[in-house]
Amino acid sequence: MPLSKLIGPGSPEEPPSGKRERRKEARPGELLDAALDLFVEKGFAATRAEEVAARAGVSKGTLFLYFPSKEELFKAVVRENISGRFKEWNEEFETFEGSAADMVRYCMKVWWERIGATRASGITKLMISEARNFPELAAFYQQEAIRPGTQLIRRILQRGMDSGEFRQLDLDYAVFSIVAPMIFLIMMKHSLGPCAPQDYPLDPERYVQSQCETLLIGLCVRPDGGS
Amino acid sequence: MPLSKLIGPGSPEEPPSGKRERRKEARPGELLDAALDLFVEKGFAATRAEEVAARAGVSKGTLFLYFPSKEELFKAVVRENISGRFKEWNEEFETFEGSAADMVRYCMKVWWERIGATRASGITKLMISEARNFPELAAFYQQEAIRPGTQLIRRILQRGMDSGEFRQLDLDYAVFSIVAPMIFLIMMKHSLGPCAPQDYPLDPERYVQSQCETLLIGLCVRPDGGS
Amino acid sequence: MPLSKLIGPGSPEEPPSGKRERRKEARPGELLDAALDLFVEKGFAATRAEEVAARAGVSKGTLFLYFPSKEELFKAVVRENISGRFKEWNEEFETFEGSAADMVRYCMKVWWERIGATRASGITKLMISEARNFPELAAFYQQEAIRPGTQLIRRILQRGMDSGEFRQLDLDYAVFSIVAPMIFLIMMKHSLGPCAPQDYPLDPERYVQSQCETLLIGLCVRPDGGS
Amino acid sequence: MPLSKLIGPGSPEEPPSGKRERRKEARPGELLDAALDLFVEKGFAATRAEEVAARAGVSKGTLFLYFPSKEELFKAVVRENISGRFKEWNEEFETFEGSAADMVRYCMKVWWERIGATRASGITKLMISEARNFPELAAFYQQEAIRPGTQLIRRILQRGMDSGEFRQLDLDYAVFSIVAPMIFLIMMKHSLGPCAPQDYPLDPERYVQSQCETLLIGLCVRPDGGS
DNA sequence: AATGAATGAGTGTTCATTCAT
DNA sequence: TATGAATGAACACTCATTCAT
Repeated sequence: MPLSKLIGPGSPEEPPSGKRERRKEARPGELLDAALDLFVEKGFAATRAEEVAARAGVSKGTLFLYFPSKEELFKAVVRENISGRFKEWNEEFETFEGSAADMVRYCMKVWWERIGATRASGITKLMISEARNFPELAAFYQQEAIRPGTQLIRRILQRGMDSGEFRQLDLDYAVFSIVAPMIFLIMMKHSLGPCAPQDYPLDPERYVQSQCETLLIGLCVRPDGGS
Repeated sequence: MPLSKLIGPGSPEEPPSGKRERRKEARPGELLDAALDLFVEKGFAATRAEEVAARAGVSKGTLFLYFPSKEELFKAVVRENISGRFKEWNEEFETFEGSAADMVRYCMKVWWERIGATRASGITKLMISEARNFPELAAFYQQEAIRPGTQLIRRILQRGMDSGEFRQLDLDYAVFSIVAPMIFLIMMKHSLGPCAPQDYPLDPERYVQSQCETLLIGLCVRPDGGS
Repeated sequence: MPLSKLIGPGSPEEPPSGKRERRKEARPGELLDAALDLFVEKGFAATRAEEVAARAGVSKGTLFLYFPSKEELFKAVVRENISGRFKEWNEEFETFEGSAADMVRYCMKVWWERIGATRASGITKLMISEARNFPELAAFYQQEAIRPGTQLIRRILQRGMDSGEFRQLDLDYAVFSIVAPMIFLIMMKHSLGPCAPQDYPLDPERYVQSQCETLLIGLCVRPDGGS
Repeated sequence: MPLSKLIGPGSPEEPPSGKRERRKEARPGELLDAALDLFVEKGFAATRAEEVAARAGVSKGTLFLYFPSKEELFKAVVRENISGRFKEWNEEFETFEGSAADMVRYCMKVWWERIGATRASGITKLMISEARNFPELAAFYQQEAIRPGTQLIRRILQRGMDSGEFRQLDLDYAVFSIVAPMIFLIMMKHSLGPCAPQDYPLDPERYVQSQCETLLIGLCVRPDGGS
């Protein structure tokens, strides 16, 4: 099965009472949603404010009612979609019961499910594409998303090394063994993938699993020995 | 080492007599150079034609003397920098003497040296960032650069499997074990890297080597056995 | 007089409430008016879009809010001012009571009053000057304005021949006996006339009458009978 | 026959010896020729200097070697093609033997042959189309071409009135009975004619003759009497 | 004299942003 | 609050004109 939309077009959970009120309260979110899609698809510069507004179902003027400028809209899109879930995730891993290898498996699987397969993955594409145009934002992203993620992975690897599961690794480089395949998958999903569908009929789950297994063999002291 | 400098900053054979003439012949190249840098740095839309001209040391009008439009300039930049060197590389690998593992090591090392470390890596960043805005060009890139590269890697892996060095792999997915870390490195070099230098003090050579070794352990039947 | 003011500077029925709104509805018309004047005066290529906007009292951007390009503005100007009034005119002539000579007199007089003396005459000047640059538009003009006009005149002449008033004429050429002096008058009004006022102190009414009378003598079997 | 083809598509009389030299001397003329064609076809503003040069077979730079600016080129084109031949023509008519009606016939026939049918007619089209953009030039044209022409026609008509051939005419208006059909023919030839060939399959000679005869009936005291 | 590469002011067009309604 | 008409700065692209060769 080829890879496809595991995502859904936005979850309108819990609509408030009145119609107007709901829309009013939902406006910023709808705009951010629309903006995320368009920024990911066309980049910041090539996305027109009017198009964002249109896709959100409001007028151009309304957009500027909620965001003082296109640039602020962009920043809001990024900030909104980084949402520090790392505390939560950290706890998840603190209480994780299982081997370090399972943690790596779980980490990559969850990364795909919660980030890669969702609209949130657009942020990764966006930041990597636009980093040079938004250095402050890139720094913010680095600090809020990448650093915590890196720390999480380092802890996992450290744990594996401590427990004797993994061989001695240079963590500064080893983290990228997990990061690179995930980032690559996400970038492809949003750039060349849609342009050359025949060349990327990848099943993301199988991709993740495949990368994961090869990686684990590479990390473990005795890949198939142990037990 | 049978291989040598295939690249080089353009062969300046026979510079024409007059000052004007020499400059004239160099113009397209200078413009493409300047354009590559700027497109990589700021993206297509955010790069101003005049800036490209200025960086090439000419006026705005001169740019349009050589390229009929900004879009054609972009396409020329991409085309110019893809230049199928794959035939050459394929031959290099056909005559390669050594294990499949050495081929993988050599492949990634050379990828970094000839692409990653050079301005050519900008094209990769560019295409991944702008693919959605230039679908035809992305298709061209896919066909001229990615497909040959993928084939080359598939052959290497197949050879390793045939020789019993590597375990049985699903090639459709295994190629990305080599591709992903290289693409990741290149993307970082051109996007987040320059924005958060303190977070990426990576030594590319060590990165490549690290990824390579972990990967090879993951690929080989007996990671620490043969060879 | 069965005929009355068929022309008029547009019916301003029901001006909308707000200032903005009223202006908005009037914009296209104001722009077309300004554009007609300038195109007639300077030609298409030499007329700057900004000048058209300025004359209409709006900014350059507003012009492109209503017309997607300068060329479309030009086409709109022409189309707007051709407005097939020929059905109406044909009816007028069907029910005309009087001699064929009177019809010719009436025809030329009315031509001047309704076209020549009004801004509509600018379109004639414009089309003749710019035909080569707008072949499709010229064809449209030919079909919508010239062909019907020619047909009308042919019918008049035919009627005169049928009634024995006019001598036997080759209609293909005779129509120009009426057309040429009118077109000439209109061209002069818009080109050399304003440049050499001392040479064209012509009273258009007297011009039309003079041409008309000489022409009628030339057309009639026996202009005024014996003597 | 004292008069003969005085005009011709450029008189290359006395080509100098060497090829280069001839071309050198011919350059301005070739440029004026090319410019006339293009100005007539596209108007002043829409004609590009480079195109003129290309049609004349020289480079853009050479054009500005002979004419300091595009505007001066235009003026030169007009001046060159007006060439006061009126003194000559006046003499022709002074010594003309025949009736005033014959003079009118001869005048219109010759007008067509020497102006209308030749490239010189382009100047008429040009001046009428561009008069508003070149008021000084229009004044010059008025003085050098139109006024003498008008005078010539006035004299012819006056002679007819003096001899009793023509009825008493208001000369200020009567001249246009001759001028209008000729100008009309020339304008059509250069504007709508080429755009709607199916609507103008006119035989110019028959047109002139037709207009001429109708006109003469209108002018003469006894249209169907004499002759 | 002739060339054509180079220039840069000028123009059409876009689009983020404002503001009267 | 929401609208969308209006704005004008910005940019791609053109082309008359210059000038080194």
